[in-house]
Amino acid sequence: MPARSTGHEVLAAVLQVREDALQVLLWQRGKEPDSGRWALPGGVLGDTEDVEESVRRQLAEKVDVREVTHVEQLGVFSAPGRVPGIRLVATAFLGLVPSDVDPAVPADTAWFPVADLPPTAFDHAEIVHDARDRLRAKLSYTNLGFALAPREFTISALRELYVAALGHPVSATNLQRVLTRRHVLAATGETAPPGPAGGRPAAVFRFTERALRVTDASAVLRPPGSRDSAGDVAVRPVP
Amino acid sequence: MPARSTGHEVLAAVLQVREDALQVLLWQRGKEPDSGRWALPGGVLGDTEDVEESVRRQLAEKVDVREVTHVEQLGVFSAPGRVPGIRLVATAFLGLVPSDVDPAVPADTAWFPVADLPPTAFDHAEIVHDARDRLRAKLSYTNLGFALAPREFTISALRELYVAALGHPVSATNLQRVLTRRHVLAATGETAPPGPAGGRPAAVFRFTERALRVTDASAVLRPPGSRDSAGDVAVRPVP
DNA sequence: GACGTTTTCGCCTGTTGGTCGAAAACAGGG
DNA sequence: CCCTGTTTTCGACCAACAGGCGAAAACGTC
Repeated sequence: MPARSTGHEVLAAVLQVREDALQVLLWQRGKEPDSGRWALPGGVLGDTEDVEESVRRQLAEKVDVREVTHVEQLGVFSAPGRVPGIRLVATAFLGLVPSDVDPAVPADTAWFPVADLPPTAFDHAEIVHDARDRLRAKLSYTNLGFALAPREFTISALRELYVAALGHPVSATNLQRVLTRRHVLAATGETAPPGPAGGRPAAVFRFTERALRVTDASAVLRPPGSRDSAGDVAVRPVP
Repeated sequence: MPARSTGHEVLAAVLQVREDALQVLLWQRGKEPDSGRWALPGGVLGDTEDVEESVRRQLAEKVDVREVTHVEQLGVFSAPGRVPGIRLVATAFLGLVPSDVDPAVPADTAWFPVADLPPTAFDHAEIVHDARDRLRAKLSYTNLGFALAPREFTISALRELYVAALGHPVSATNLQRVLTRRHVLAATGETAPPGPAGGRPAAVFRFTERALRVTDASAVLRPPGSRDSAGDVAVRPVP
């Protein structure tokens, strides 16, 4: 059963927390099919690039988002009728943008809350929801939060990011303790000025170097003797 | 940059624990390129199927493995030169076979330990190692073990499966307690006869119904009040 | 200086996973 | 028939961890 002309495209669900909501970058199609509907950025895979290079190129071309801090493969979408007329297989990606940047985007491009999408083209709504689910799963058992956060931040700001991305309340106490025990958070020593109503100045934190590598560190059934393998971080004894 | 004739194939890394070692199913290529080298089963994506259907079809055609209990997407391999001569994008899958079956395979097909592969074709060795890593990661934070185990088994037999798959020692005590606390393991009430050297008869266990769905249940930073959400399992009070 | 606000820190609790050792249940040999 | 060796099972203990709560700290405003 030989396939005749199976095209391949790459698509990116770029997520960012904006205005306390998880949002996705979409552009409005101007041509048929699905003209007027909103689609994920992407395009056809080139001859001299792999899918990862391709999605980075397409993002840099079609929309101006060089601030994407994390890109990972979501999966392949290949239902025969997913795009009418032609056979087109898509490799979908999840992209993350820190909350403190506001990339310049073309006129036909806009951000939409993941929970309230406009009419979408093809199977792109399904891809967006897969991206959201992947993000939520990985936020809890990896250090992926760094890709959504600015370089420096307060605990309460980070908490709001997690709340928006996860969709459920998060305790600031636990968040700080969990992340510091994993040695992925470090205080910079500086403090942020309090808000208009006063209050104690918040300590400013930063993700540590080793946190920038996404590590699946919360594995259960570890090899014996690997407890608290903090890696390069020295555990200082209490004086 | 339009692509000219990007072909698409699916490949399956089918893993099984045999003779206390994690092994993978490979077949020996008879034609160039890479004639004589060992390759993953798979083939070209058909016009009327998606990649998941395709990999199941190819497995049923090329090798007789209908006993595959779990199939999941690994990722896309798309380096421009991964197959010499043509542009071929591959969607790789991870397949798992329980340890108690021995599928009939064609003459050119054989099992090899993942840790000691023969000369492999193209980038297939990389795919096999990705499959092994995925399995190891998921074994610890999901209930994926059921896909490697027979329908009924003793704890020590299950322990040997985990040791072979994970590559490091596993405590039988912990394994039983961890899995029973997750309500994925249940005793059948029967016992297996002891070995030639005697010993206490081992209790026979079975995976529960809800364990057959792979659930990412070990998430940290859970929503509040979701502790011990055992789902459909009733927690009986101690009398 | 009193009050409200926000952040931070310490304490307590329940759960989990790792380790160890004793007890249970069997086969075989003296 | 008891004793020993073997294998499994179970309970106890410990360390680590996440969740929850409330007090204390550090600010602004009135």
